[in-house]
Amino acid sequence: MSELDEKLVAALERLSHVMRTLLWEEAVQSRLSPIQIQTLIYLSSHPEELCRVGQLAHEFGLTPATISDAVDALAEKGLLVRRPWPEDGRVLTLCLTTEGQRQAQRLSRWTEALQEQIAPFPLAEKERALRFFLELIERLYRAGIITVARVCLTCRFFRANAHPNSQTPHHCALMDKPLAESKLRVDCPEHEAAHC
Amino acid sequence: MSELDEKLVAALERLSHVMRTLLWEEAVQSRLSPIQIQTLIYLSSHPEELCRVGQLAHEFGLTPATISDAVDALAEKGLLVRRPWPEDGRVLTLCLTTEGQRQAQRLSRWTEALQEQIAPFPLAEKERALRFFLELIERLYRAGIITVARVCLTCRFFRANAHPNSQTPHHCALMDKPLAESKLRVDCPEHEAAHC
DNA sequence: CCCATATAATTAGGACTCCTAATTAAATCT
DNA sequence: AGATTTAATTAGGAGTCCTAATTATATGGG
Repeated sequence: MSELDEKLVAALERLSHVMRTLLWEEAVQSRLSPIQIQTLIYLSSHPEELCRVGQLAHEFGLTPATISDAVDALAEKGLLVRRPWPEDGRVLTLCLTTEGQRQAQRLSRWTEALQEQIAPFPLAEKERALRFFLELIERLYRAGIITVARVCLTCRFFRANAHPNSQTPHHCALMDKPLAESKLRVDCPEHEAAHC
Repeated sequence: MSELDEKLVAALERLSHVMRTLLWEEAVQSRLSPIQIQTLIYLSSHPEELCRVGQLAHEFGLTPATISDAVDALAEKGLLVRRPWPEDGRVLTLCLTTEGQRQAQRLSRWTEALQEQIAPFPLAEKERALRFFLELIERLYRAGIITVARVCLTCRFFRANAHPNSQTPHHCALMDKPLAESKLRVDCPEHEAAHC
């Protein structure tokens, strides 16, 4: 437990606070709650079978009750509809309406201010930082602190360093394509957990 | 606005979520609210003149009303007292009681699980990551997205690269001491903003 | 086939978060 | 001295997030 580790944690705390603030500002502007915003964005970027109250709760680390509330609010605003799922009568999938998709599109830019400050860093530094983040997320996942990873490093289709000494050293067995360090995913929709 | 930037933001979002979760877990265990926990920790690590409702609000990006509520709760639990400030009759400083200090000590470990996962990284990688974080915080501060920085890079006492090619290239004019890259601070109590 | 159990989602009720607006009191400006 | 600014609190309201209870569907064993 070095001083350096403490500083890294403190820095992450700061950045975490920045994100909360940005999300809150977006919430005020758009007259949606933070959780409603995140729900819309999630729904617009995941396949229908993953768009369910229970799944959202699992992803966000909240209870189904909390998500159900937010979904209610979004349904009342006409941004999504609940649709029965043929394969299981207990399940309702959450589908964005056209207006919901339009909003989600706009909302997905809530991190823009942060992204603008990240953009000017040199490419090599950003790649190293991303690698650090991905490895950290992997560790947190394996330690059980995160329940959903969806990063390449924990995916059963991932082959680390399959093409050594190349610009694209890694490989995704699902897409059957070599991957550059900077192409490693943070939230892959096709991710399937390696059962290790 | 590259894909890489988006991934970095997404990764930060993930990590931000981890912090919220850890804080929430600590809150449940300790029967204090997240904001109460952060208040206690802040009070235990800052000088009395910075321990005021308005200052806390500024640091945390909340309204004084919100902080006042949390302070009320902490005062009722006997963890702090409000003390009149001789130099300004409107001001009340917030002082931890003995029990408050004891609790703050314990609570300051709420990030331990994250720190444990950071610890095993190679030193050089951690130093690079810290540098990246500090520069990002600096940029966010200069862009007005963060209102309080307290990192060396934005301090009027900081002399970047004053001792080139040394193990301790930077210099703090307040302590009058050379600083290694890994000694750069994230939340220095003596920090004074450079007026640039 | 049917009953017990498990799972998906919702509802109800409560503590806490966080805001805006209004109030009280002290400091500062003119 | 009177007007304005600043520090803090209070009151009231929308939203977060929980636990516990409820409804409905799926699944597995006798």
